[in-house]
Amino acid sequence: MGHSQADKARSRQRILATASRQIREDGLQSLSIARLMKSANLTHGGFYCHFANRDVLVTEALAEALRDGSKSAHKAGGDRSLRAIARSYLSRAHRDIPANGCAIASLGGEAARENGDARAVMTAHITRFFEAIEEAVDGHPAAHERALAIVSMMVGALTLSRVADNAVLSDEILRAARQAALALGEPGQTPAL
Amino acid sequence: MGHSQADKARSRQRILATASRQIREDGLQSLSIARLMKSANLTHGGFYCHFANRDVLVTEALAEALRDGSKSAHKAGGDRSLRAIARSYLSRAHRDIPANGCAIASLGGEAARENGDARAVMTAHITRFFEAIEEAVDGHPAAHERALAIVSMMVGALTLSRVADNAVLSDEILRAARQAALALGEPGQTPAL
DNA sequence: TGTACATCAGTGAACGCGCGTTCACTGATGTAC
DNA sequence: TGTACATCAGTGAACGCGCGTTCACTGATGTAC
Repeated sequence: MGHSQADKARSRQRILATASRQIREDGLQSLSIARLMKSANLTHGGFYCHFANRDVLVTEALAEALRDGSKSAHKAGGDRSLRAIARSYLSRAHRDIPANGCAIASLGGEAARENGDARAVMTAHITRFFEAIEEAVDGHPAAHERALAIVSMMVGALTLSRVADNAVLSDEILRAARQAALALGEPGQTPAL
Repeated sequence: MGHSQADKARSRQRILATASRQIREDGLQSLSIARLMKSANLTHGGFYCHFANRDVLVTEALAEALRDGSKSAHKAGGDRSLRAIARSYLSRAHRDIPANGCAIASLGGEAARENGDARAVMTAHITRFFEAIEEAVDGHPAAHERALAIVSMMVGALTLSRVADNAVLSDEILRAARQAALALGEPGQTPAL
């Protein structure tokens, strides 16, 4: 039962990493301090050595989840093209393992109901996602608007593909969104925008 | 304290209508039987005259919410064009009053975590939404794929616009999605699909 | 380097609370005669 | 039409449970001398 300063920092990080996976898997509301601490190999009382209360934890865990999950949007080894991002984001792997994936898709609905820090944290991450896509379609007319639409579609498609309790439909949604994302990213082909 | 058969049917409908608004406002998990029954002017014990348990209620309330909310997708007086649907669905009014709106957008993330009836009920409604949009872009090449992409974008944009704690960004998302939906619905302009 | 001591991460029992569910009861409904 | 009675929607007290939070305690850490 060591508790050096380094141990404390490691414990805190372990709690946050575990929480960030649990909220993406089960939602913000399902996060229970007792269960979380057990998963992190600690007892529930120790929680308050690291966080003032549950609300603070939820906000920090959400920030951690968003950070961790944003890798899913461009984990394709530095390839920041729209094609690479869409491929990775709208993959079966991403759909099937929400605990490792984008927290905007898994927790957007719940975050919209929060007031305060949690919502601000997610808004900041959404903005960063917009910017990443805007860079990927840079130079095209109305790149900003295109980026907003493409991100909306990717987040919506991932969510709907997870709801669909029918593998064929679920795969169709991902494929259609991948193609439409590329179409929206190719300027000559959608002069209306 | 009358309790004729007609009264019972009216009570049940009142409970469901109240629950369908509460889940869209606060989420599936926040629905509390005691609070719900109070909102419906009844006491908590009476709940079990109408539903076997909380799970059954949640599934039925979700179905009711999806039914009620689908009006938002085409409440524009029978105009089932893509333009009319996108205008109505991606309006500020729809964004600002989730309790009356589309349950796919407000509860999609939570429904994806459910196993069983609730998920099946939402999948069925998503399919109907796809079909409505497919009809609106009917005759165009790849109408089915376009419909999947357009619905994904509308649901995603509404969700993101509700997360955004910044009115300018939130409005931008809605506007960009409205325009992109129309662009995706105009066949000549996206030959790639 | 060795010793005494303050700090504090982590433990686990205890708390009050709201939850879903049960149940004995009430009294209007609606049917049988 | 009038009366006796079974039904059952709705009431409200009670239950066991998991929750977030508190707190007295433990013992390794790390500092002062």
